[in-house]
Amino acid sequence: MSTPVREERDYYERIYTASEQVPRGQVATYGDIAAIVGDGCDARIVGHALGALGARSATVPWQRIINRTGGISTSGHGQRELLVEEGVAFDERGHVRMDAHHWPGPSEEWARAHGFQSLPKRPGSAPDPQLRLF
DNA sequence: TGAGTGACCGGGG
DNA sequence: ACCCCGGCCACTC
Repeated sequence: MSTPVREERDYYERIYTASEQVPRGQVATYGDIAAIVGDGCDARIVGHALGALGARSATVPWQRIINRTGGISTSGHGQRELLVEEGVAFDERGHVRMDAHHWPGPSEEWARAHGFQSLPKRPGSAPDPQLRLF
């Protein structure tokens, strides 16, 4: 019998590919990335994968992956500054304004074409049909 | 072996 | 929003 056991490392490349889809100025949670990767991936594996980026941190926008509360889980890497630099707003408590910056996930088309999952719709935050720019 | 820890999450109160 | 708890997986005493 074959062993269906999957090592954490087996998820890494897909985690990096999924993370690369998060646009500048938006953020995703560790759980979001895990759900997009699917196939048993979980949020902690995503954290481990990003922690193991090394030189690839230059091409994977790891700073856009944060925890579910909108908080920064890293320290000493300037993650917050990088996000501020790309226009992400924080509240007084130091959390990202998720209602304004939470990435809705990849398009159905992209996900299907590349073997990833798309995220379920979040009823709470509508894609701002009533957000007026002035 | 078992407890603790980590770039975590969801549910319930 | 908070805290608590269980689940998650790999690693380290």
